[in-house]
Amino acid sequence: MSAAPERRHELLATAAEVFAAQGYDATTVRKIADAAGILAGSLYYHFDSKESMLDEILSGFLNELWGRYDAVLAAGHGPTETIEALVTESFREIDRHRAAVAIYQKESRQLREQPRFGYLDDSQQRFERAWLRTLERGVAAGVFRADLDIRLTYRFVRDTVWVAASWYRPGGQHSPEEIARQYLSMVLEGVALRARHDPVTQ
Amino acid sequence: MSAAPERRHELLATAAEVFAAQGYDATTVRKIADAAGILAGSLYYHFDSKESMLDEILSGFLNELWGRYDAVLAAGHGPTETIEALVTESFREIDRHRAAVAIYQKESRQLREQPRFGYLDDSQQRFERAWLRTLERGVAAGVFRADLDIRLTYRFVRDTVWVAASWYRPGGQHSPEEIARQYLSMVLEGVALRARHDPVTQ
Amino acid sequence: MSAAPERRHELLATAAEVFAAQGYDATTVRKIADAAGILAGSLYYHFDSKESMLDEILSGFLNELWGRYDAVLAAGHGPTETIEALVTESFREIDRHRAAVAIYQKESRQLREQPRFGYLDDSQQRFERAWLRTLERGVAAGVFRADLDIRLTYRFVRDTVWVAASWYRPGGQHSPEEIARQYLSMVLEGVALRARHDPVTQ
Amino acid sequence: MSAAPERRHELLATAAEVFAAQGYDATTVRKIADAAGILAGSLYYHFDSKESMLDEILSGFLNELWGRYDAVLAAGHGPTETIEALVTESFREIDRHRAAVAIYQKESRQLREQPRFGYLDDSQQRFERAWLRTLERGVAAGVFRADLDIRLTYRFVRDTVWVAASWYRPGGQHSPEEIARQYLSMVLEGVALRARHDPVTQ
DNA sequence: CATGAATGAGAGTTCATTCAT
DNA sequence: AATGAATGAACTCTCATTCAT
Repeated sequence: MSAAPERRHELLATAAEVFAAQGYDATTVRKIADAAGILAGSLYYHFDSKESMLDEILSGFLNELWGRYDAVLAAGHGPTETIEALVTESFREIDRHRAAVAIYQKESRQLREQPRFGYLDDSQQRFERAWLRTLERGVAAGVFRADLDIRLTYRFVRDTVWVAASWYRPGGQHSPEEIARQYLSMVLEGVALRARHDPVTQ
Repeated sequence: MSAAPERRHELLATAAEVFAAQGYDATTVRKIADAAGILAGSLYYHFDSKESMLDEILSGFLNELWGRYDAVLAAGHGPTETIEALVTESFREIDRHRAAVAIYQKESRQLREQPRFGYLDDSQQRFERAWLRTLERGVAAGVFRADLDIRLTYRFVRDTVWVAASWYRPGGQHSPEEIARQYLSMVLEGVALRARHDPVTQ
Repeated sequence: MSAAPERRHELLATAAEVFAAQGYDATTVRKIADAAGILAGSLYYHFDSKESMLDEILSGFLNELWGRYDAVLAAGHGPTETIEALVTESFREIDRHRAAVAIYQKESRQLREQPRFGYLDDSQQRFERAWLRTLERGVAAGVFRADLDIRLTYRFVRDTVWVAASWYRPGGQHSPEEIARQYLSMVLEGVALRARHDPVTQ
Repeated sequence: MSAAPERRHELLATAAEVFAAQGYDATTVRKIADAAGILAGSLYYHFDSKESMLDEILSGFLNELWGRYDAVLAAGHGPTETIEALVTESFREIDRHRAAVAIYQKESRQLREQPRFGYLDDSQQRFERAWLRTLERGVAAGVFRADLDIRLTYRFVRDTVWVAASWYRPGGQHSPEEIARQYLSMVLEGVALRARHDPVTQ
């Protein structure tokens, strides 16, 4: 039932690609098997079920992501640097595991309700706490605006980053770091020209 | 096949609610019928198929949306006002047809590929052209930043607005206009404090 | 439930047309209703069921047919004249009730097995007896060949006549009597030229 | 989708039997599966659809039939011998594939209208041309009567042969060759005793 | 007489999953 | 490791029929 871990990995990558392209429900195990060049039944030598493939893809992605996030959060940066680092790590993760991120984006709301995928909720809540705390620190430190509803701000930043997974294509003209830089610039400083606000400082 | 338009409307609203909550694929016609208090087969007196319900929901939403957008675009506003109006209309539409917007957000990428839903593509392209043109006018007029990749900016604003449909609940603490105002403020002016704009505090 | 007999008749004629064109199973009551310009449910004011329409069509046809056949059989003709009269009446019936005959041809084998349509079997057996007796009389009288299996001959003649309902179109270039004449000529005298049978002309 | 050809063959034979006995429309895939001793869904491992089973049955039958017909037509026989050979091959085919022939007889008129079954039309037309040409040759050669409408004659012979599939049971008291012989005798020489036509030759 | 809306049974089909080989 | 064949539950959809209006 387990077998060589490399084969699992290949099959999982294939499955993730198909899930991301067609949606989890619309993906039949036969499509995955076709893409892998084997028959549908043969997948069950490697995995318990279609759902367990999804599980492995998502938990693998979240484990890796939290490894990076935890490093950032433990580094003791100031709020702006923390946010910059979190956003940059997020875009890097999108670059590395685009399929998994796209699946997460699309399916997590439904999945969350099943006990098996309860960890999606946990992750979501840790994520929210980390962001809210960082934003609050930024407001307290006078580097973020105080006039905004902080939950709205959180959602704004969160969505803004992750939705990118739905259109991002690795190997495109912008590196993840470059995209992160521009996104951060928009998020932090806005799209409007600042010049007119303070011509003197320019 | 057509029948009294009121009943259709009720059933369509019910279907939209279920589609939005569970996803189109995961929604069985039985669930829709249960939610409407009739039997699954009875839906087929009113509609040709599950797909045609989806079609009617999405095209109805887009038609209404474009009615508003066209009015805004024809009004001859400057770029900032145009963007403010478009964003505000978008949040109003989310308020009025949350379910339809959520379905659109979640399913349109897959649907687009079917000929029947080709209008989703058309709409998407009109949308993109309208935004890009407005952003370019703003850059030319010196009210928007010129240092950003304009397509990135477009995606940023577009996603930022529509993803809200996934968490927005009508009748919540913020009116659509209030949410639009805060989103616009974040998008245009950024999340960072403009402290440096105030020469005194520097 | 009964109502004006003329309306029944119209509807029955419409139903027969559709049954003949599409087959009984493939005909939905909705198609019949469409052809009659009313809604499907409305047919049930006139008839108990789809099956009872079929029943009325077939029994009406057989009653009329047997009225003619009985007259022929009671007339005391010789075997050749009897066969000529039966075949001619058959083609006349095809001319008058083409749809009913076509339905009978196509559906009676299956229908026969249901108790409700047991009369199809009875009719079939009376038919067979009448034909076999006439053929036997002809053999005995020395006007029909004695070297043929009489049941094969019966089937040959029977099929030969009734299958015509599947291609016959009333108002075509041949009258039913003309078609009967030619069929009889083929059946009785054969397709081969008799010339060679006459040693003198050889 | 294709699988071991033997299993397909068995299942196809089973399906043909049921189609012939109950009619295509009245045959449910569950009935076929029951007859084959498997579950309905399992049929879809071997075939795409109920319709594709029908298709395979009919096209298989026509392919085989035309193999024989073409051999006959290419042999350069005279008209009488050609007709004798065609009729004999037809009865042999009825003997070999009774179910397929019965299905063809009953369903082809409706099926013909669907593009997928257009080959039924093609076959029908080739068949008609071959027969008409042979009959014309016979008339020209003075072996067939010239006083008959040749299309009527064609239909007469055609129907006469194929309808036999509806009552023929393989393994009965007459071999296909014997049935062919008697049919040919009736068709060519008629049912009436020739004696009276030419008393001198007796 | 006819409509409009619904019922409920059953149709063809799909699909995750199992298992002997 | 993989195949080939099957299972069984669920799905979308159809249709004869009912009935209040």
